[in-house]
Amino acid sequence: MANSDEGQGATIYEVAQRAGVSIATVSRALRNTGPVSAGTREKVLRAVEELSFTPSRLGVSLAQGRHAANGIVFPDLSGPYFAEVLLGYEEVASELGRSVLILSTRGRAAVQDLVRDLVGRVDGMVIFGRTVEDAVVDEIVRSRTPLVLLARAPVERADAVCSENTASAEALTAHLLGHGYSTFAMAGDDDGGDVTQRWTGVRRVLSDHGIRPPEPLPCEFTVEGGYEAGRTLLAGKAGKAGKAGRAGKAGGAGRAGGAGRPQAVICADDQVALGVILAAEELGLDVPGDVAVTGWDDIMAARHARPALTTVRQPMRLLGASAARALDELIRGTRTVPKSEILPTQLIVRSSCGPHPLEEK
Amino acid sequence: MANSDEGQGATIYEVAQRAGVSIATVSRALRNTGPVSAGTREKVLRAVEELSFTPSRLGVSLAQGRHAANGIVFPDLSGPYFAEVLLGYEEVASELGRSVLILSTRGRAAVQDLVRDLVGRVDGMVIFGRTVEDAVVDEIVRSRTPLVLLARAPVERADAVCSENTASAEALTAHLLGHGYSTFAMAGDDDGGDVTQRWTGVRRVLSDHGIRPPEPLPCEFTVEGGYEAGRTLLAGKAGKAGKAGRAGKAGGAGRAGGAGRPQAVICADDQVALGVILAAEELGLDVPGDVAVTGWDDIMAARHARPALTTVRQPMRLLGASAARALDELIRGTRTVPKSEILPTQLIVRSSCGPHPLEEK
DNA sequence: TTGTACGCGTTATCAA
DNA sequence: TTGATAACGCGTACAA
Repeated sequence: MANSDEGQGATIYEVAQRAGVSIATVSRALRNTGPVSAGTREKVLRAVEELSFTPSRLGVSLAQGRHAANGIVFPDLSGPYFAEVLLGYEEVASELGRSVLILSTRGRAAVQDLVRDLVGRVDGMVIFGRTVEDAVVDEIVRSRTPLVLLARAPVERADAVCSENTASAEALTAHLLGHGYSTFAMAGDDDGGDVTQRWTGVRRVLSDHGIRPPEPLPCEFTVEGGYEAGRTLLAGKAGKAGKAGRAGKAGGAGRAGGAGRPQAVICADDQVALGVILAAEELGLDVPGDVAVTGWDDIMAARHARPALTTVRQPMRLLGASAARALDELIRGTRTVPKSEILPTQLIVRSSCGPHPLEEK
Repeated sequence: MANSDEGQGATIYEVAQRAGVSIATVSRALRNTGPVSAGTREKVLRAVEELSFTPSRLGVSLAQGRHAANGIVFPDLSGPYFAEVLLGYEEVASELGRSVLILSTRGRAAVQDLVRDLVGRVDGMVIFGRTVEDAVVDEIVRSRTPLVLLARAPVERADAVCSENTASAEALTAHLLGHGYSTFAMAGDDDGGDVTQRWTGVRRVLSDHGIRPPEPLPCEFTVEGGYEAGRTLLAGKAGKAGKAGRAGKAGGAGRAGGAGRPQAVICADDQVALGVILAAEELGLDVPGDVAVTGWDDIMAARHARPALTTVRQPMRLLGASAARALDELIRGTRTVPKSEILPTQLIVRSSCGPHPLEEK
């Protein structure tokens, strides 16, 4: 009866009493932080066992002045991208002995307060993309909380981890030009982060080839969002809004594919691309025969889609893992100068961008 | 200069000193937990502002004896299912003023220790499916840590939340029988949880109609896993292993679709079903013309797949949200008797199971 | 209305 | 080798 009550809240004092020693000795015996005679250790361990004592995390943290926990704030988990990054992060953090606290900002009103609370619970933070305002980032930096920015423009005194965007966007665009396409659309609005960098690369290459870059069509970064965008971009008419209309008129060789329909749709990510392909099929268009489509990320569905998606592979797991490692260095003080890490990406050419002799390994 | 050093570690003592009051008054002023004169409050708030004081979470938690945090342990985040549940959980937990600590068990060796550590950091736990052994669950229950089992068989003195499986599996199977199919395959091994319940329903209905239920073909619950399973199940020959061979021979009217190829493949979840469809296409089989395929969960891709997937909709967000609410009741002591909640599911008939006059709303 | 003092559960310092 | 005791930062009876 008493037995079933044990095992929940034994303190170090009870252990000490039961073992007939002081709490200092118990602590030393458990943490190997000082000399303890064999016999005493034996007694202590027995008492620990009998009481099934586990040191209170709060007590340990308070005394050590550390949480042994990291936080991460991300926008959403819909789609494989954030989930993969989160998994990579949690895995490494766990290896390094740190728990992970999460905060999703999707549809949250008082993000600032939630982030502040989170900061108070951890030894270091990862902030994903543009989930919080610059002011909050500044606040965290000033609080001397180790901070890693993930896929977000670097700031002073914080680490940054992201994957390469602009150069691979240029390579992607050049590849499409190599297919002979001359009219383009971009699906997915600037986000001030990764996507903006991608569009920068696309725009640069198009401009260099005398093609006026189109305005990106805003859409949610989901399959459904891509589907909506696809319906708009690929409809028989030249889009519905003024913006699309003008783009069709002002763009490069705009008449090649019919009334303003682009020959290639460059999508902000794979999910959007999958949505665009669905829309194309529904409109009776062949991909890539009537319109080429490209994605970004190389999620698993990209390989299995029909047609298989030409995309840019992003090391999602590694992004999370790298952030966890960088944060660990910052927390332990192994490194004091901030670093900015850019992970390499890889152009993956499959069939959604058109016929070609190359084969994916 | 001194200014930039402030803002990180001010304690309640410094605030009290600056405001010329005692720490008790500071605490009262901040927490509205006792009478404080207007003037005094003013002084305190100013001092708080100047020092940008934030009460230490550790101090608060230690004094209050609560973490204001929940834990959740799940197997993986690949695929939308777990991610959606996690989002629903985090959202509600956050609304209820609790942080969320996560632990993924995928590929982890010392799960037990990680779970124990987690338990020490939270006021309550959610355990997803069969991520941890029964012994660990027992340990948590005995430690009097409020516990909610998610999609796992209930145990004494812990809550359980899951979605209805068996009845909807029966409905799904009956629907397939209505299409006239008589040879079946099941993709995805028993997991001792949800899937086992689904197979129970399938088996019951098949047996009731004089059809010997097939052995489920084990596979990973991913698109790739489903693809592998599909290649095995739909190959021209009657599978490769003895098991499949026997099933083809012993099953119902096994010759209808060729050398043992089933007329319908019932998949453990949507991802598996998508993989099976890919395999079918690659083998030149038409879905549902040559073989019907069904999934489970109704992830977003199920609606967008071609053919659109007949499946059973599971309220993923709600699963997480309900677990968070149940856990909250347990933690606050609002409810002391355990409850077992079964969320309703819904058969979603689309085109992957064959032609029919019904239309999805 | 305010202040004193204790408790929360550790770790770690310093004497013994 | 061991023990008494001071932090750690806060909440809150209880006394004033």
